[in-house]
Amino acid sequence: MTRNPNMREAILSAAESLFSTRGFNAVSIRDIALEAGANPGSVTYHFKSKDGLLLEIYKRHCGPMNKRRIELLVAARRVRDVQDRLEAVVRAYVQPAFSSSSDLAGGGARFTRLRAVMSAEGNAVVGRIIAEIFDDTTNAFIEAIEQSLPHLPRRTLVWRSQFLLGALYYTLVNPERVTRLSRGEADGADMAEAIEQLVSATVAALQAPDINGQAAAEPAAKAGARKAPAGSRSRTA
Amino acid sequence: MTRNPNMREAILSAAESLFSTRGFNAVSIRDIALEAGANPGSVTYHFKSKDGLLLEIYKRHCGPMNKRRIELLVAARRVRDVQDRLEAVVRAYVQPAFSSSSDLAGGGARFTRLRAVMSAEGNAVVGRIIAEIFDDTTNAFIEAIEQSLPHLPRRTLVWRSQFLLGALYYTLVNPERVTRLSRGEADGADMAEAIEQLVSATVAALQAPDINGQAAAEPAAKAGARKAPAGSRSRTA
DNA sequence: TTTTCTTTTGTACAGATGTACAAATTATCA
DNA sequence: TGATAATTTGTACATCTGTACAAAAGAAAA
Repeated sequence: MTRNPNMREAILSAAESLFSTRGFNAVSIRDIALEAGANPGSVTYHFKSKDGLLLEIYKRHCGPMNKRRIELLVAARRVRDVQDRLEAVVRAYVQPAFSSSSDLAGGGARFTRLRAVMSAEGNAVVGRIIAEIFDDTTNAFIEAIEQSLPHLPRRTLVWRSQFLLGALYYTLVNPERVTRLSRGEADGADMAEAIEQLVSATVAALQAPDINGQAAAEPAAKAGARKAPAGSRSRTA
Repeated sequence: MTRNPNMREAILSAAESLFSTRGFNAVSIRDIALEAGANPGSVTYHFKSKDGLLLEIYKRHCGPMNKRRIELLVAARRVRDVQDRLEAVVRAYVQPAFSSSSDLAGGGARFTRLRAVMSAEGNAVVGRIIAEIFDDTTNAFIEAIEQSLPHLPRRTLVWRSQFLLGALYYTLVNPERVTRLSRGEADGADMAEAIEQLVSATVAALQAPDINGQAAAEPAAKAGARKAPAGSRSRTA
């Protein structure tokens, strides 16, 4: 058989594909080797260990993705209209998670799905990376959102950013659910629609009044001050 | 050692705890037995196999949880005020996922976290259950929401229900992130606050105009018809 | 008590797993 | 070309995995 000139890449890609759908523990090095058309020994040769392979996948994607995010964030911050700016900021966060600008096979969606799965599995190797690499970028976004919605406390924005990331992850992990529940009206794997739906829903969620009974988000949206949530922090009975 | 009169329960509880934090594949039957203070053989005696154990966990929780959801939904549908009704419907969906009314140890949050982890791992055993058991309940909620927001297409409501579930899951899977990013201002493990934040954000998201450039959700919210999302379905550049 | 049923224990086994390593193969460059 | 380095292969090993099953222990009923 002719030798694959980029076996390293093939292994990375195969591992990414398998990890992102089955999780870390359910995939063996032999599975990866088979998928990549490589010998199992070749995997440990290139990446030392299974953990090392996972680490390399992160190293490969984190840089380009967060770089792209910051680029888009800088551009978004320059948008004049308050409403448009907020939307642009959210889009700058979401878009690179779905399609990476880099030419890495599989695009950004596969890597984001992998991150979702790893986070659910509580993967130890990944735990540290997340806090070290991603929190900086996330903070930059929260600050940008804070600028558009200065009346909202940071804690509320953090909660809503949490919901955004959860929605993002779950959409990539379980797109069939959208297709199924919409009875074919929508396709959960349609990334373009996913982005638009996610951005518009998130912008609205961010603009909601604070749970402590604060006025609406922006002067333009005259939703009127609403009462505190009925039965706040107690059962609904 | 004195014999545990409810070893079956102890095993179920231990398995639930371990599966919900480490995932299905990373936990061995021996791990579960150790945690439960049981003999490994005892696990297969009670539940036949590892899959059988997982199945039993689902059987245990699905009924009570969805029963409670439907109870709360029925009550929510009777709320007169449109805004309050929508909020009550969302709360009826969210609340039982956090704290089960049944007296099963660990409450509903642990089981919901388990569901989140299983969904991320793409667990085959669970795959069928989800579609069979949960879709009915979810459809009932979507229809209730449709009634409050009749101008929105079903596909959009499905997308937003997807985001709700994702936000819910991720909050239970990764609460530390909220604590970390808010710099101690908020506690991600505070389920009461999680519910309030999630409900208020979701209600706002549901009321957002449709992505195809439709008017705002309800007459009371005079946000004014907004333009279609800038650069819809294309890159933000 | 004795008998019968239920539960727990301990052991065993076939297969899979991560990893190490020497040998074989292929590429690179003098 | 030949020499050196980089990669791939095949095999081996200790450990862990799910599961089966017989023996032991305990509970329940006679």
